[in-house]
Amino acid sequence: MPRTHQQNEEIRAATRTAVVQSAIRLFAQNGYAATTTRAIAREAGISAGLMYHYFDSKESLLRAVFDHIMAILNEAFTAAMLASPPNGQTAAVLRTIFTLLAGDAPFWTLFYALRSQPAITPLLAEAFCEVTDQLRLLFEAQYRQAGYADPVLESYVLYSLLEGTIQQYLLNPETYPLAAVTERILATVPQPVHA
Amino acid sequence: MPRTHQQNEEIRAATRTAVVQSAIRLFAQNGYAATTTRAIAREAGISAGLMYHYFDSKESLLRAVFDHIMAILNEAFTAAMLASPPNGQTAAVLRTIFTLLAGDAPFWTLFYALRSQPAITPLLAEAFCEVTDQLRLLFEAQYRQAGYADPVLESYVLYSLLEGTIQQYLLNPETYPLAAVTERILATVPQPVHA
Amino acid sequence: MPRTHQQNEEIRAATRTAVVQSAIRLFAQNGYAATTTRAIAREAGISAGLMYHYFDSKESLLRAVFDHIMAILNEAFTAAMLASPPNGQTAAVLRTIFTLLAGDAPFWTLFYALRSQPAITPLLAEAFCEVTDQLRLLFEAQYRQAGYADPVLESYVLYSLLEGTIQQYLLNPETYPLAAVTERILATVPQPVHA
Amino acid sequence: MPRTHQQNEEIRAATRTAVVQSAIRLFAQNGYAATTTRAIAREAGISAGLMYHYFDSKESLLRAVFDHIMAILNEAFTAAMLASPPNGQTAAVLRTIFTLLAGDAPFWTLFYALRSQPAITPLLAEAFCEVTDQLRLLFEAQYRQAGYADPVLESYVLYSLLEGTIQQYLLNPETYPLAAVTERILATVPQPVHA
DNA sequence: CATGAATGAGTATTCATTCAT
DNA sequence: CATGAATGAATACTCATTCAT
Repeated sequence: MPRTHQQNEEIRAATRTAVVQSAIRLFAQNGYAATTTRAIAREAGISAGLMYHYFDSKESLLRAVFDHIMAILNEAFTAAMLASPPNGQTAAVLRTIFTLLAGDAPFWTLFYALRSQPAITPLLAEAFCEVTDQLRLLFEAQYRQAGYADPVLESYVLYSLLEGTIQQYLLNPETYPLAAVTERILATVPQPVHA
Repeated sequence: MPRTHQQNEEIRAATRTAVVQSAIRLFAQNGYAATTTRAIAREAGISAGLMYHYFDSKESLLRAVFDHIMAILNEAFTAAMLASPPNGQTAAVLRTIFTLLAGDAPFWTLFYALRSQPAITPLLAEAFCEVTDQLRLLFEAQYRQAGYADPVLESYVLYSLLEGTIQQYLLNPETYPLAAVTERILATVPQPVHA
Repeated sequence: MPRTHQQNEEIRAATRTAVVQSAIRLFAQNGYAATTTRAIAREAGISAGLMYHYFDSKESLLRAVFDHIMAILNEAFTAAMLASPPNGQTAAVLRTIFTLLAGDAPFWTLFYALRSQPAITPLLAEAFCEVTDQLRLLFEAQYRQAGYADPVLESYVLYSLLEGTIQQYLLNPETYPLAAVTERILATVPQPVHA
Repeated sequence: MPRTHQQNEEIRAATRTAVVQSAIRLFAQNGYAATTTRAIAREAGISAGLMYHYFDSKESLLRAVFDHIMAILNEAFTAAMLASPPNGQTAAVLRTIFTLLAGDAPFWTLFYALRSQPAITPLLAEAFCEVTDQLRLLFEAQYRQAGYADPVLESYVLYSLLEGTIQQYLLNPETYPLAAVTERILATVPQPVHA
């Protein structure tokens, strides 16, 4: 008795996800170039050949990994923005990021590793910039709304603070005082206005 | 009649330097794993084989690159510290960094790329941490001297700010307002005491 | 539908054997160092890369070759010993060796080439000595049983005779009077006792 | 003040000898293919390039090594033959060989290693056979003179005995009872006739 | 959907040999 | 005579990818 179409779809989805997850872990750990497709397949529990039923190539898998990352980020940010009061979106997004950060270090390690090496796939570079810019523009808007003298500069500074903190944390997750730094940063941003 | 010892030393030093420079550029651009030894040799203007008169292996070349980076950093920092007034070392070091940064982007790109991937050579990880720690401890000491309530926290925050700014700049050297951000950051650190 | 496990095993066994056979021939002909892995692959009818699905390295292939040789020798000797009457084991083993010798010259050429160069793989040296010693001890035991005055010396002499004959034959298989020498040697050893 | 012609000749001869000696040692130890020209040069105390003032190529050095070996053998054999009484030449030559053997193991190791691998330089194979044949023919002549029934067969057997003994000794110079075996062998050959 | 044997181009590395000095 | 920097072809080995089953 052959599998039903739906069963197949479920298997496909599950396998795809497993492969993407393995790829994230290994790319983050060893870098894209140093990670073999066999290692990804092994970690995902499938054969070397099967990967090519799901992804056309190693690079195509990288794209899928990237899309997965973007989807997670977008989802989280959108949710955070919707749930936050006026002028509180900056704080909400920062909290969201720090929460994600503490929950999945490989994810963020990979995010930054990919971003810092545009040579891997030039196509990714643009998309990364977009996320970054979007975030900074949000900061800028809120600083402007809060009446800061130079909201552009403030947004750059806040963004630097955010990035630097993430990277520091990723280097030393055990010893870095993430919670304290988080509160310290949040204290400097425009505060939510409660009705 | 063979070359004199000194002639040989000069040739060796020049070639070694050329190779290290090429390696820095290419490692920064493509990553360590994706850079071929042939590409480095070509860029340095020598044959593939000659590299192995100067470096035992690709990894050994990476070590040399790393040592070169460390030497430059140490030299710059030492000079900056010596030339700065009491309580002005933080500002001096920050200025030094931002100056180096604007002068040699590939250098810093590589520095961060190497640091973010300890899997390449575990031996490097430790040395990187040392530099980082040293810098943060300097910040901490100066904040303490200046009477800040939580100098440790302040030092972490300043360090994050520094790192984040560097990375932002490296992503978009043309558009990033490095000068303005630099001044903005320097305004927040303990100020030099003039007699 | 993938191949069955058994089909795979058969393919693997056949390919492994082909590679080992090719390696024996080429190692014997050109020596270990002068034989390229590509040449072995070509002779075995497979691609250069496939060899590494079967053997971890060239040295590991050498080990496999060695094990193969040892297995053949052990099997032949055991069979010869079991089938021979009391005090006839020396004669039986010698006959076995001379028979194998005439049947597969590359095999023996390699055996001696490997043995004469312990630098290749020190691990092999020990195993070779064991075979040699075992054989000589058998001779010694039989000479003792047959009442010889100095069985140790006799065994050394017989063993020399054996080795020298093999080597002479291998140098000139066409002209060497192997049969006559064999009979001449057998005439000097302790004779089998028939009931 | 330039060197005189004679001084140059002396230097040349000394260097050539040093290189040949180093080559013998290293070829015997690691085999021809696995020995690098640099290693030979280093062992001989000269630079890599200088070797090519003395030998056209690695193979040409091998030829020189071979010629050196042959010269030593010829000299020793000729001396032994001249000094021996009628029908005592076999014994004299055997004694000479066993004496040389105990004195310079690498020399003989190389001799056999080279001979067992004609692929190295087909040109050598012939010359080796000549030595071998000459020796066996001497044995044959003496056995004939001494009235043996089948002097050809006897000569083959004696030659095997000789070769086997040498090889056994080279494998285990410390434990092999060379002296006893030598006497045992000498006892079986035609004896010198004293007037 | 799934396997893993097979391929071949590509990589780091070695080494005989040349040559400017 | 002597050096050692330099070359480039060759080698062991890896790996993304294909394909028969």
